[in-house]
Amino acid sequence: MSSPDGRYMSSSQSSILSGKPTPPSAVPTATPPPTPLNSIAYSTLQQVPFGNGTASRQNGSVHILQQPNLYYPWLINYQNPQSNLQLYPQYNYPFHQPQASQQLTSSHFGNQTEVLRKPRSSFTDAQVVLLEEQFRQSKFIGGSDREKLSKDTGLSEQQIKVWFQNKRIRMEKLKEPKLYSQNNHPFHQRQTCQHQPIRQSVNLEKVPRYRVSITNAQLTKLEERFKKNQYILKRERLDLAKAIGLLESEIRNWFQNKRQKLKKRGIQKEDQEETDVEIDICTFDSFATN
DNA sequence: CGGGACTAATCC
DNA sequence: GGATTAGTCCCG
Repeated sequence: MSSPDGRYMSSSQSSILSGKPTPPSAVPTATPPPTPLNSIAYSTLQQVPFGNGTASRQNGSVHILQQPNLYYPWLINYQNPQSNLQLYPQYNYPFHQPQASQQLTSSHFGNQTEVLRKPRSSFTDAQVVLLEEQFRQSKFIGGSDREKLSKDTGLSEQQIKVWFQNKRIRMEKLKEPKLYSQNNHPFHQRQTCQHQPIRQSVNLEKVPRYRVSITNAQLTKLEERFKKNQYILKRERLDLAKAIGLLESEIRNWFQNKRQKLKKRGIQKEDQEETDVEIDICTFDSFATN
């Protein structure tokens, strides 16, 4: 059910893709998915491939045309542009160096460089079981193994590749020393049952989640640091973790959530302002006609 | 329901 | 491989 983006492109179909902006390799054994819309900005989105059709952008909304296209396979499952096709702002990494292509295109629509992003899907327990099983055999997957796992799970090979990438990194993170704070730390206020993995995806046992409560003293320090710079690199994260008695991961999560919250609130505010303007116009119109 | 944690997907 | 985003989960 939750694997809508699984089946979309057979390796035989990928040969059709030659002559396009980012054609995948012609080698059938290693068929990398097409380069996602990572550096495609608005100007190139005037006609973006969309499943078995083509999406075009007009006056801020995306329209679906009916020409066949196989470039952005996940979109085939999201035929309804209103509900599923979204334009997301381009990433703004702390030390991101914009590519030439991005700089070229970003001026077309002001500074609003936006890209399409695949709607996030969540894998079923059954799918994760198979993925974990394969991961236990080998940390890397490719070739026929990946093809088979794709068939078994109903996930695309791209999704499987990404899952393995993320899984390897998750495993590495688990190996990192945990730097638990000492009990006599001035900021220390730690419950006993924290840092249990929330969901043991290996055996799919749902381990109860324990919430970490960040103390006011810690919050003050975090806010203070966030005001200076919304991004914090690993080195400083470790120092701060030690200084205020949190884990590095807790600080990382806090900064991530904080940025997310800020952005969300900001967007909500913008929307509010826009509707405010509309309301103003409406009231003015009704006033003028009276 | 706010917010800390997890994770699929993206970008380098 | 690592950092990050954004959608989601779920505890208090």
